[in-house]
Amino acid sequence: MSQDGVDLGTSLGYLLKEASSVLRAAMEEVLRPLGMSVTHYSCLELLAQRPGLSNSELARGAFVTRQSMNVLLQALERDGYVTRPEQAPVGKALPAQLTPRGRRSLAKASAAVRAVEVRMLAGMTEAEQAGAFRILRSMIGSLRDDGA
Amino acid sequence: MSQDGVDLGTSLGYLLKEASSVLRAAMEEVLRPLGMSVTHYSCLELLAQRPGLSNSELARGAFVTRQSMNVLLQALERDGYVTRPEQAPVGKALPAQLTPRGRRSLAKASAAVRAVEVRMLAGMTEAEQAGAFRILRSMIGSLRDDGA
DNA sequence: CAATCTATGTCAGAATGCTGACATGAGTCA
DNA sequence: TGACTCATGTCAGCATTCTGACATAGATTG
Repeated sequence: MSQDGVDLGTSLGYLLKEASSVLRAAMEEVLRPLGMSVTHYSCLELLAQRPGLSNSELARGAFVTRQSMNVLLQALERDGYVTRPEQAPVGKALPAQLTPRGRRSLAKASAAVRAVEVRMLAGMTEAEQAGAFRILRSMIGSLRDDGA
Repeated sequence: MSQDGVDLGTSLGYLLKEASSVLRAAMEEVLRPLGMSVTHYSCLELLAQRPGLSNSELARGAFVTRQSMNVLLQALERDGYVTRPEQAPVGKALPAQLTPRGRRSLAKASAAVRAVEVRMLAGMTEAEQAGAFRILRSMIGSLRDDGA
């Protein structure tokens, strides 16, 4: 076919998109019964591992804009899963924290998501997983470096 | 930390999401000057390689719902990038075709996207790319098989 | 043959995320 | 010090995608 075209059948980019799409669908499937979206879960997981993250930092970690994360955070705060101080201790960034309720909610979701990840890695050796890790890191680095 | 948790720093699922996010951003960046979204481009590319695909088939190929693809297809048809017969030759599926205008529009986009993919693969050997292909296929298969 | 199932195209409404914009706080630098 | 740059939180409007629903065409099955 075209020399400068993109053969979807052999394109790593296309495959990456497909894998991401399937993973997202699988996560949504197990999170829906818990009344949680992927972004919702990502936010809680990020806060569990790095307490005190600001809205903007959470947004970057969940790969959405800070505006989108702000909408989510306000809902999570209203429903008692997360707390933020009234005033910023420094600058304008408001460090967010999980409440006990947030931690309980996350526990179930985290187990469910872990099961999905285990399923995804089924049939892959340790070495292959390590290779996958390195390769994905390489792709991310290459795209980011020359991005700006 | 938690035994049943998901360590974002070492999670292949998280890394996959990150890679997909960065790739999408890179594609949007090069497609925006052409007035084209990623789904828009995907639709044209699919039609170039597999002429006669129906709306539902295009939706599956671009990883969106058929409703979303229908909205896009109607716009593409209105603007003269794509044609569909009035009546379905068989069943209800309407086979879509690129117009010359659609092909011209695709040519530029395809080259731009290919450049992004080349950039993404920079620094990876042939063997690593083959490994990446196999690994992504494995993940997709594992998630899909046990999905239902 | 009739009933059922599956897949398709399409319409309508809702949810989600994004872009644009503004004010504010902190660091930088001349 | 004062101007500038940058990051942040937040509001408003818009775009895109999704879910739900319906009618229809073909395949399957009893």
